[in-house]
Amino acid sequence: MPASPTLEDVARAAGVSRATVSRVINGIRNVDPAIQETVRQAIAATGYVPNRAARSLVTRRTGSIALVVSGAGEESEENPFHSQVFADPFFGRVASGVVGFLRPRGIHPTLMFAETDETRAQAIAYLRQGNADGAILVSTEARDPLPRLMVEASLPAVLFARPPEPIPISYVDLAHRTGAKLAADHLIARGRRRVATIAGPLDVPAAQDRLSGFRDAMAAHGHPYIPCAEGDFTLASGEAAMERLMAEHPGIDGVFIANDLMAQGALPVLRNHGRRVPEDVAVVGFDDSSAATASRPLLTTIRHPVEDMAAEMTRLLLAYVDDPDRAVTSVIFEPSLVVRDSA
Amino acid sequence: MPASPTLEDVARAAGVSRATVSRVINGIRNVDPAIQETVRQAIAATGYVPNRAARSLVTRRTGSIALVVSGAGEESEENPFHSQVFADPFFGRVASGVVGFLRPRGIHPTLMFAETDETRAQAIAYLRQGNADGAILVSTEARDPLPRLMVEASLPAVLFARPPEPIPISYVDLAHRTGAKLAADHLIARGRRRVATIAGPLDVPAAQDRLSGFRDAMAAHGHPYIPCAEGDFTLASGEAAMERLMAEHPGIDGVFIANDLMAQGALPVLRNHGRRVPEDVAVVGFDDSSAATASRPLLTTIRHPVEDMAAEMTRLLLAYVDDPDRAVTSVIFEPSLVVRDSA
DNA sequence: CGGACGTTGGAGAGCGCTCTCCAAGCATGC
DNA sequence: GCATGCTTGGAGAGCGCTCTCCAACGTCCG
Repeated sequence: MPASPTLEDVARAAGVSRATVSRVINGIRNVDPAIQETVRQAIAATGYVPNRAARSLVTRRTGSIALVVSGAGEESEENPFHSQVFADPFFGRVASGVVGFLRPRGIHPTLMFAETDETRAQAIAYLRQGNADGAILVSTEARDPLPRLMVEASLPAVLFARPPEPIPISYVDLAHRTGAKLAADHLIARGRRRVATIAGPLDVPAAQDRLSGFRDAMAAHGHPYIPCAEGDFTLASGEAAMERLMAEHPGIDGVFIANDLMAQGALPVLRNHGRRVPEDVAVVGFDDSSAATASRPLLTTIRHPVEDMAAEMTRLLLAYVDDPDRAVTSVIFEPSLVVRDSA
Repeated sequence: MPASPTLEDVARAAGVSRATVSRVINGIRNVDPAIQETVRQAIAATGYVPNRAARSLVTRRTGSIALVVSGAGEESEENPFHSQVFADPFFGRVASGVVGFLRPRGIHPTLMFAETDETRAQAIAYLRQGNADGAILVSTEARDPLPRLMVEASLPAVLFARPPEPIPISYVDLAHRTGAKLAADHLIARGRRRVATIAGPLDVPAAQDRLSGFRDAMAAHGHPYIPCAEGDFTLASGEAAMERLMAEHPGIDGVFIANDLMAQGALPVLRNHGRRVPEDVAVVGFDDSSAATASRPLLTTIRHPVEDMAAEMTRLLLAYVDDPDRAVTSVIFEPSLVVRDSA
């Protein structure tokens, strides 16, 4: 790399002082328009690019943020944690929302993974080193210690989904119970009366809410007993859960499945058992992820505006970075019903 | 954020000079073991974390690298470029490979997108600012100008897949023609004689190679004419291509599909036309991506070791950063056949 | 026992930038 | 005509770190 021109070089070329060039670049205070123009030409002529390290050394800001994925860490040599994360369309949607918000602002996120105590400590140290001004946190397991660690280190952070125990940290979440109610109402409206559900892992709050919300709504419709099979949000677990449901309750005519990926796994199982979807069994998924449109028939599902939520998290985080004393807030998004072919 | 302790603070606490503490931290030169121990205790006591900006200001190294996704840019408000990228499991595999290699080394990649001339210029400027020491480049379109721009700016970079025109840049690629031959040999071995193919977008070299490699191999088996429908590597395009194939060549008994995602789209089409897979029509995909195991039946496919290739790219890049005068190299990986249920 | 040499720690000069002073220049008001 | 206040540019002090010198202190051999 050839030696880059510095502020000094630009100042010399423009015949002004370093300070003036700096003022022009940062648009601070009044600089005579004629001089401004001279400086701008000098910048173009020298091909000057400000050095980030020098700048952030004095401003104590990096102008970048971290996207931290923190999780359970049942990781193996051949199937490391990050590969599981990338396989799930959920993470891609979060990343997309974050990037969408950050890009127009010229900032690029740093991708981090933390799934063991050691890597969590590393992540905190990395942030404290000043590699990023704050972090977007996405936990894949319920009781992830990272949010608390962030708070303790007083690092600006925003969480996806409400933490199981209340801690003073901002988060963004979905009204899962409302979503589950939309699914229940739709199944009832479609005339279904023998309805079952496939739940997500019940240690995660979102899965609990979707199950209890669905059961409560069905009870309100006069159906107090709803059979349930538990999965873990993966395609294979949806397949297995559907098999169990078919074995134990062959007469069902509708099923609410706590995420689209499990629903995608469940659909072929229904077909293999000779059930037509939606004629014999209506299926409602959750999330409106890419799995919903990759399924055949197309999944009727509950829209989870993950991208918008991720963008909102990013907005909150930047506001925090700007003003660290800002009050902690949470934003709850409303789900909606997306009717396609499966119900 | 409370004022962080500096080297000076640690030095004072340990009763030595800044230089000595720096030497202990960077493990440079001989420092008396007793003093080393004292310094280490002082670091622990003060909770010292080195400031990255200050360090990289003097070393002219950031210790981080960028993962740049560069592409076509048919982007719309509701479906921005990055969302398309994240929807494809391919990118996730690259990211996973990069992260897998980088993480044990304590370095975290910065995620960047560039799909217009403007954002490409921004990306170059960002790198020149010293935000990253080099870049892993993944292009989603054939004639992406970014690799050339990187070379011109003499920024260390490694490319995924051979560029259409030769430029002096290191890259990692797959022997696509060999993979296509494996598919052809397998279909023949399974007794298929009326074989068709669904190709990828023919402006990308990999898609060309897979098609020509397949045709050449089939010709060698005495089948010079192979019907072909072109897709664009998306699930929906695979579905449409399969429909066309069924309409024009209803008698086929085998099909080689240039990636798993299109194959995932094609399978339900075959079923809707009353064809059993693999009994009536054998299907071979390509990539061995998550789509291969999400399909029913499970896809027989050609393994594309994307994660290993991404790790190799990262290894090459770090070697480059270490020694910028290193000669440009390319590494070609060999594919293998993965037999599952579809053929 | 003195000089050559190896080892180890300290001093201090920056890296490139921002930002606080300060001074100069000028308009304004009494 | 002079004090006052405002605008505008420059000087220079760091930000926290690395790394080159250099000095101090042994050690060893002739």
